[in-house]
Amino acid sequence: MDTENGTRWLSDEEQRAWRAHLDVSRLLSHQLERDLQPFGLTNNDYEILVNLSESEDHRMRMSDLATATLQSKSRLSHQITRMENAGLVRRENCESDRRGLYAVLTEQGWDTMRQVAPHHVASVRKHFIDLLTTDDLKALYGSLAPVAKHLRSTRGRV
Amino acid sequence: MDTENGTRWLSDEEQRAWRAHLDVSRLLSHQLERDLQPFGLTNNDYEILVNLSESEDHRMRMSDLATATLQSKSRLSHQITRMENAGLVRRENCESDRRGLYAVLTEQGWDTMRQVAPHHVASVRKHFIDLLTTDDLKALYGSLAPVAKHLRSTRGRV
DNA sequence: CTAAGGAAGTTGAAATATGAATCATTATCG
DNA sequence: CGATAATGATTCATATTTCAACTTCCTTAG
Repeated sequence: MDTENGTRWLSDEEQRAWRAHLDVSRLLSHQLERDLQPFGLTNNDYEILVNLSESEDHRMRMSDLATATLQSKSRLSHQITRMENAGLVRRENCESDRRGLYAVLTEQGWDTMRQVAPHHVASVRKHFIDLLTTDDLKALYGSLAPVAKHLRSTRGRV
Repeated sequence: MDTENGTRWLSDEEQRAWRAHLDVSRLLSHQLERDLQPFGLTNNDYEILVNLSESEDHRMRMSDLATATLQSKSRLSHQITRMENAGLVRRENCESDRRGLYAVLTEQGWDTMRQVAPHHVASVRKHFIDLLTTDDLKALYGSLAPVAKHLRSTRGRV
């Protein structure tokens, strides 16, 4: 209890950390987006490509992809439609569950991925990773992983 | 140089830290948004309110507000229009520069802020701050503040 | 087997975001 | 001073996101 009404306001130290996280999170996402722009991709596009690239047969069920990328089904559906129009992915029916669909990386999508990935990694390094020490990174992971876990579990309700 | 083409891919440790940051950043923003929903506010709305609340005379020039909240002028303009319709802020002309406008907190906006802030802080605590130790927070700030600084300086070009 | 309910995905309309063009005013400079 | 550039902000068009409604197929209890 800090003040009259019982609200525990943030201390200066807490404020600073919180704002830093917030700022980095937004500035970084903008910067990465900008760095992807020359390739005609958005962060969302890229994330889809990464997920598909890393998957068995370069394919994922729409639902799983939605979960993995933290998007709503609807949003993902639109997103995939756009990427389909751009030739990066295609939809394929699912044998085992005829309601289901796979999003599948096309040849062109895979090529794009191989071409863009190095630039993206460079961008992540330049604007984040390489600005931190190994200890920083360890500490960061140690701090944030539990938070992520908490948030994932809290997700969907509360 | 790690591989054939000279790309320095991320090590496992780097990957983990990077993904953790990414995940927290998005999950948290969703969670905070959800916690604001009962009050009819979005994260963006709230951030505007915070900025205005903390400013001299509860007012800020549009440009400054745009910079402070990392939004484009266009986006901020729309945002303020919406908040104006909701009765949270109003626009006022600027004497010294007749091109300029102030966004000003209304009484209702200020009341809203006072009512919502405690809940928002509680939410930030519950989903972030209170999951971290004091040392975590110090380290976080130490790591991220320079990154934020870098990103702010890089911003607008490169 | 079948009806009820749930899960996978899509769709369309409304809300919000982005980017370029525009308008009015102020700054600058020869 | 007057022309030109730059600033502050909005607007219009387009793209993306959101939300609710809907379709199809699957699951399960009776």
